[in-house]
Amino acid sequence: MRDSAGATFQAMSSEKAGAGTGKPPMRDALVAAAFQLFLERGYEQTTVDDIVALAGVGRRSFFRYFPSKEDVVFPDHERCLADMTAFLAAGADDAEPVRRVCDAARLVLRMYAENPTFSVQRYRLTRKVPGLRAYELSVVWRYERALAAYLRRRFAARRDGTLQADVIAAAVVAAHNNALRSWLRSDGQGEASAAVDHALAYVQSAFGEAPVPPAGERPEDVVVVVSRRGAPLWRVVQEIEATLGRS
Amino acid sequence: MRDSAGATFQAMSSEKAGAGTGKPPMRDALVAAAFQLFLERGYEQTTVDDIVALAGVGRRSFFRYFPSKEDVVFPDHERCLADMTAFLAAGADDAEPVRRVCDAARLVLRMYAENPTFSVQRYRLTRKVPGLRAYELSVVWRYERALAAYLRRRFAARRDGTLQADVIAAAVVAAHNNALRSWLRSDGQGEASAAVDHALAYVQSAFGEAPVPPAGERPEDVVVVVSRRGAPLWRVVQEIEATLGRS
DNA sequence: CCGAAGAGTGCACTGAGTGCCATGCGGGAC
DNA sequence: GTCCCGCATGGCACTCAGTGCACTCTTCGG
Repeated sequence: MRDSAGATFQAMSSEKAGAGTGKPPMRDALVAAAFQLFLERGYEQTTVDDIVALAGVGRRSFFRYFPSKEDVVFPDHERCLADMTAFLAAGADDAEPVRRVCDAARLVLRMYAENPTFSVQRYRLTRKVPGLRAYELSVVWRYERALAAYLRRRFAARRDGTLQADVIAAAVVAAHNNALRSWLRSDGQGEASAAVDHALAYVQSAFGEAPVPPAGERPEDVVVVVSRRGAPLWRVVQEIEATLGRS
Repeated sequence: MRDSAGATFQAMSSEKAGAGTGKPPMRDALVAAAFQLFLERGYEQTTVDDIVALAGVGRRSFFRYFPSKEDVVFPDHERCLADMTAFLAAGADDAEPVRRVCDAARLVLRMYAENPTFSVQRYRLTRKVPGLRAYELSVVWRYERALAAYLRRRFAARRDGTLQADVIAAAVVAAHNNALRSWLRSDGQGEASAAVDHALAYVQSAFGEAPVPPAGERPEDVVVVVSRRGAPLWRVVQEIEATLGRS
């Protein structure tokens, strides 16, 4: 780490500096150096040699910490994915699986919201650089597969369980990303969680077992259940019962 | 093109061999050579030099036809994406946008179904090779963005138009891929379109404007259950509007 | 016959990523 | 203390994808 860029990323490491296992000062130094260069000359105009030269470490060490040049742009997703997996495993018999995956998605939002300036900078980078966009897709894909795997387990007994699991996981990810990106586009202004809540409520209303517990404080007076044409009667009854809070 | 592998890919070019513009024998030769080598030694164990040596052309020519080594694995997606874009543009004022994007997704299925053996071989490749999986994600992402862009235009007047567009596009792609992959996993046995129809029907039933004109007889009635616990009428109407996704 | 355009080729170069080995450093065993 | 072991790092050489450039050869129009 050299100078100015360091301040931006202060809270990015998994541990608070100096506490816990206190693993890698070097890893953070590489991320800081990389972002400094990416922001001033662009991603593709920056070589790995440039980064390690600025960080003052050997080239070989870069690839020790990051399997590829792209990985340095997403230094915390590996941990977040582990968190999500653990969160889902902890809810293996949650009563409302769809709500559970929505909450899991909120973990990702929380990670972004922890470092708004860093997240916004990274967002601008990934928007411009096709290679990073592709890499981000593979990251998002792993989140989606984690959600889908959880839902597949929960829906194992349903008729089209895997289909529903895949579709709902994709919808949750899409809703989350829609809200996240609009928050990022606004430079991290405002409350990100509100937009995500709204987006996820839409998904829950489309698939949800508990259609829409609307605000958060007290149950609204009005409850509307819209059942699609052609839905089997038992499903409609189930919706009504769930909505009214009966067993 | 050298020998045995050619037969597998006979119908893959855009034109029927010899008719139409009859553009590129070389392009097809490269694809055939590449797949022959990929299948016998694996993707990563095959260098571009190996491919061009087998095809009997210069190395530089490979990169004239395919911007990257990965592109040779998906030689027809560019055309299919163009077809989809055109199909959506032609339905700019279709009465049922969700049905339209479902039909657009079926175009992709049709492309896969045109060459079952090729599709199955490619599927096995992309499953094993992480790099190809990542590349496929970026391809799928472009389809999804095309669908979402269409829906965004159609939903411009709705309140959460872009959110709904993104979520529905993601759901359609997920449903399509779920059915497609299960078909590919079964070595292309059976009728792919039936599984996709079923998967897309699920999405339409969750989001659909004309949810599911079920068997063939007459459309079911919409069931709307309103439970009001002392709410003013205007509030009920508001909820109904919101639930139905009207502006 | 000539000149322009385009398809194909060869060559040299950059830069990402890997394997291998040397070096330096701490800590524990003797 | 010394020796040894493990570990983090650095250096080097190599492979291979991808690019820019210049050259050839063919084709086609005048």
